[in-house]
Amino acid sequence: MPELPEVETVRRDLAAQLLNKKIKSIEVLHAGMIGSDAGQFSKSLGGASLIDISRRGKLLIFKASRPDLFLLAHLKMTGQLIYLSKDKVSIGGHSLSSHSFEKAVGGELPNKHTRIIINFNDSSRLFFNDLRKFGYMKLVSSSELDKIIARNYGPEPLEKTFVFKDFFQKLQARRITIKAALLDQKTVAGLGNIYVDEVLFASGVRPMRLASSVKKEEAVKIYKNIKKILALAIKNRGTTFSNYVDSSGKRGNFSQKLKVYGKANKPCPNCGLPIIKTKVAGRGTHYCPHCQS
DNA sequence: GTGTTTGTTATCAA
DNA sequence: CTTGATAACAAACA
Repeated sequence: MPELPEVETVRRDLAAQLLNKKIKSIEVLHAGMIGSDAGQFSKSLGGASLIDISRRGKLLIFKASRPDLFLLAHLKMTGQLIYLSKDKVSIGGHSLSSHSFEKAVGGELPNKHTRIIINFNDSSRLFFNDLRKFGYMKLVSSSELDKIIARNYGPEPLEKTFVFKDFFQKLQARRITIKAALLDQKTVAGLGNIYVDEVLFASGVRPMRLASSVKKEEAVKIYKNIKKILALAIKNRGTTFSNYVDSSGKRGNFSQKLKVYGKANKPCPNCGLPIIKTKVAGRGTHYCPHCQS
């Protein structure tokens, strides 16, 4: 499940690799993954290059070298963006440099989950794989992009726009669980199921508590832990739980640092009591009955 | 065949 | 009008 740290890792890696490379061709293997007609999509991007990559929450934003053209990419639950430069393309499937990649992805690309391929002039390729086809790529203008961001996204947790006072006010105004409030991208952008559970554990707050019942001191802890845990997860190149891999096909290291997510019935790292797994906001939810109140 | 996995949106109810 | 709860989406696995 790519959340902010995973998407940010992909963004940084891709920015270091493919910026300003001319797009030779585009292969749309599954038309449902793009908003527009495949021919139009290819025509709009073909011959252009991607000159900047930014991110809003879990949304990747590629700026194209054409006036007023942006390529949006959302990985949703099982999307992968994998970039192979020409020296990493394995010939016959046995080149040394592709070994770790193949181990992580499970074979050569494209595979049966490859939905879109962007071919660059220097023979490098960007593969958009998505087992469950929830993800998408979409071409938009800057005004469309602004609208999408304004409608769907609250502040970026690692930027100055994430202000405690506003955050606390939002929590107080909501009569939903604190978990649901943190999953809402308008409260703060980029948290998903894994990091919400981790943040609430670190903050000592039970996920099923009403958001409006969270005291100021608790909200301070949640606010600080959002920043701390996301930053640490980025440092560790994200969490691989199901099938997330970075743009080189490698797994994230933060998986080893998870304290409650996926730890049902395992001892709490603080007190040793078994971690409880239940359902909150329609999602699998993990917490310690002793350390979180 | 059943239940589970989750990011986001559509849909419905209050 | 707003707010919130839930189903739906799609594919794979236990």
